[in-house]
Amino acid sequence: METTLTHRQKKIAEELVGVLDSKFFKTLSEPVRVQILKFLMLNGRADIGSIAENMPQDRSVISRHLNLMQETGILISEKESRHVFYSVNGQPFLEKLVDITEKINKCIKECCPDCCKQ
Amino acid sequence: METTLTHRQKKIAEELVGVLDSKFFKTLSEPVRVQILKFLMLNGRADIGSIAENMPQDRSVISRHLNLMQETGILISEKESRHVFYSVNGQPFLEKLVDITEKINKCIKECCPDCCKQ
DNA sequence: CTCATATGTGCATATGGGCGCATAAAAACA
DNA sequence: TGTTTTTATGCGCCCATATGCACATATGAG
Repeated sequence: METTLTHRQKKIAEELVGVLDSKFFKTLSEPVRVQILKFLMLNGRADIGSIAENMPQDRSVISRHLNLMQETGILISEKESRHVFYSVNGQPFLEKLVDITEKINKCIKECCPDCCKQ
Repeated sequence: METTLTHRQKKIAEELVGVLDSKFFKTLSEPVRVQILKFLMLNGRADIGSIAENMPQDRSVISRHLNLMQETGILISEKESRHVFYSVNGQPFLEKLVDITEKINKCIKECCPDCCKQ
């Protein structure tokens, strides 16, 4: 134990932990929400009613899932008269994943290069 | 609704759903497990006792977290006499994230290009 | 104003999972 | 064989969250 860690390594690991925020992963860990994501990817912008029609769950349940996904930044919501339309927040969503991937890569390469040697 | 979807688009969306497996995200959505990941990134291979010493949780709790992370493919476990050593399964872990990122990208570009136009 | 439509919210319930204690199991050692 | 060390597991507790119902709210139509 007590291997000497440089400030740089500690900083990189901290950055990784910072980007690995629980809420983002928790949002994607629910199968229903993945199905909603798939639906919006294929059908584009849609309101809550239309989305709920294609899911076995109650409208209110879908409404809550959509709200959560919007809070996480995966979806965008736009209110128009009585309807609330949701759509995939494409670019930011993608950038978030790229960021995570890059930080994991950096951390593996600079903190524990042995990780890849098996 | 009922926009005409090509077989190609449906296939791409299916592939996305396939790679977006809940267990992987659920594993990363627990702060304790992220801390374990950080520890192993910084300190390299370690046995359960050593890891648990650096966490507030009980040894048994850490043991279960480690087992789960190994099942998900994020860690590797190697039994040596009485000890069980864990280490980050670097390359596969990284590849999994790259795969997810690429499939999200592909899906956005080919299924709902409008997603990025806001 | 009244009604229909779309969504939000409070509540009860069920399930899942994190947690730690106590104990079992496995393996090295005397 | 008995003891110590390290890990695994059964159990109960507790909290978070997914779910659906009932109802409240909001907005447009007649």
